[in-house]
Amino acid sequence: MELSHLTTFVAIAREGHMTRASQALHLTQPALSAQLSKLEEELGQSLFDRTPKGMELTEAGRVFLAHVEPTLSRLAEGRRALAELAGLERGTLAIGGGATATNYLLPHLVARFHAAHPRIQFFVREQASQGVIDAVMDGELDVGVVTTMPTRAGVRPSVPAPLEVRKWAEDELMLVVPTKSRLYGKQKFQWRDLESEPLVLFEAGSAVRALIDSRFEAEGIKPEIVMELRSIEAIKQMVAEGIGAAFVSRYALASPRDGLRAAKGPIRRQLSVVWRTDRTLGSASRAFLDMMLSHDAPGHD
Amino acid sequence: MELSHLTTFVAIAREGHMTRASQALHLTQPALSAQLSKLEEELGQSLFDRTPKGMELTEAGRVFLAHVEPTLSRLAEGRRALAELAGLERGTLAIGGGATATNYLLPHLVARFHAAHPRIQFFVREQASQGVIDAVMDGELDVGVVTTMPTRAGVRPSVPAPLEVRKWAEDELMLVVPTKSRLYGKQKFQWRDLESEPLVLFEAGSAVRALIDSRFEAEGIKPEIVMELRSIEAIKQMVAEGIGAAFVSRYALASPRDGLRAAKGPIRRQLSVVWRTDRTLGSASRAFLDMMLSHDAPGHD
DNA sequence: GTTTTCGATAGATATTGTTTATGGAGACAC
DNA sequence: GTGTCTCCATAAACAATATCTATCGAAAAC
Repeated sequence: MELSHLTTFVAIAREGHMTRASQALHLTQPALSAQLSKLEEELGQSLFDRTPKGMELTEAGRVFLAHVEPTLSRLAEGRRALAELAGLERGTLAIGGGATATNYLLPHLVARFHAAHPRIQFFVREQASQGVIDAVMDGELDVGVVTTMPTRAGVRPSVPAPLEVRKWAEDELMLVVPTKSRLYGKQKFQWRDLESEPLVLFEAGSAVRALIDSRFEAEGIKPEIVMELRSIEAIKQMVAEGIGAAFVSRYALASPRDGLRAAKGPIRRQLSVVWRTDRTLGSASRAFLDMMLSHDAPGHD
Repeated sequence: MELSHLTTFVAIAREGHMTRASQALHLTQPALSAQLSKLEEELGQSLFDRTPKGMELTEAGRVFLAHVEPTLSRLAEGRRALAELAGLERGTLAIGGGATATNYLLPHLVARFHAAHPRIQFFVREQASQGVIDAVMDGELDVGVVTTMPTRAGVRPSVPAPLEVRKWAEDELMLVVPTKSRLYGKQKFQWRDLESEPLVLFEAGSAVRALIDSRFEAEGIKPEIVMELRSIEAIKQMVAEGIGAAFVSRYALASPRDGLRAAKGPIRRQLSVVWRTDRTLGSASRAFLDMMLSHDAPGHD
């Protein structure tokens, strides 16, 4: 039994005439006759009654048809899926996220994806979480990475309905201090240590900054903020220059040794992926998203 | 693309080696190589990475496999369904006939058949002879039971050409009378006895009724018809209520003692089976028909 | 370095499918 | 009836395609 036999069978069933089906298939009538005979022989029963007016399905034929049609359409679906995959040779992919994601987490993934699909064009945009959500809603971004907070009932950030949010990476903010700091070289710090440390922080309005501020408030600390910056690398640079200490994502550290953990009450956050579920993702975006979600999130180390 | 290509593809994916798959399929390795190449060419992308250790599915391969496996199993399901059909494990059987057949003759047979093949679905329909013939012609019924008359040259009722008619049961109409009738308790009756008996008859237009009417005419009798009904059971009920006498099939009598035979010129009829010879009967219908025809027809007692 | 394991390739052969041409059976019109 | 039309089945020639045997090349294992 081969697929050609099945398509022939379906064609005859659909047309009701072998002759007409043969025209539809661009074959001659004897060819169909032979194919059908072969199929019937293999199945051990006739699928059609040959009437003077054409071909009429037998009970067996009806039963078989009911199985063959889904079979063929399932296969067609597979081919379509492959064609879409092949379409990855020409798609575009717009992804946005905060500084941590765009600078430290995405590059590796993007590189891998690029290696697999060299002709996909990437747009990576750094933006604050709310901006990312808006951009995803507006269709400017296919996929976004945003900061979310762990909650008892799982991840439940406030995002518009058509957005799907999926936890992706676990992050913790680490303290980096200048060499001249008395904390330098330690592995942990106490929150009250920060009263005497000038701080270089991510600019107000960002999600990370909100986390830091609220933690300070919770700990009853009044920090001395000497500078606000937007770029993580710039912040690290400032720390290196001795301007002050700073909080950065652990992903931003070359080595875990470079940062201090809070002895108590570390600032944890989650990075989550968001996308619209009510729009069909381009195959490139879909593939990239699948890659992000299927491979172990970078936070599980 | 043919099924063999797909099974080859699945086999290679399952085994992880082309060579091993070729052994499993009882083909040579070059054959598989060629098949796979063809498939990959048709799909426009490679399904496996050729590693020194064997064949490893590409992303496209995984996607395609996820569609091909259900495809093949769906087809296998279809073949199984057909095998079940042939094996009488499944199927449908539509049979129709007049009141006598459907109420008194078929139930026993249907029950027997059902016991042997529990998963066959039955459709039994009560209908007048002409309706049965039409339904069989239209394919609504697989098998029909109709009233036919014995003729000198065997059974030759007026039915369309592609119908085969086979005598099945001999029937005779028996007179049942109310207890108050002066005929009550007798075994025979004369036609002129009926002049003074009110009659409850099967409704006009039916084959039995035609038999009865023509017999009255032949005997020169003018019967007093007080009621016409469609249901044999209802007719018997009316007789029990004393409304009048009635003719019913001998098969409708619990005991032969319950009915009176005509002393002269009894009304005999035959019940015959009809089916289309130019259509393939489903195996269930075929088997049922064989059962009807092979076992002694109920009339030969 | 040698051997083993794996898939790809080439050419011969076998199988299978398709075509052209023809036949036969039922339906339909006259 | 008789001829004609519309079906599908069949036969034989031909074309396409799959498979086989034999061999090669590359990477890994010993």
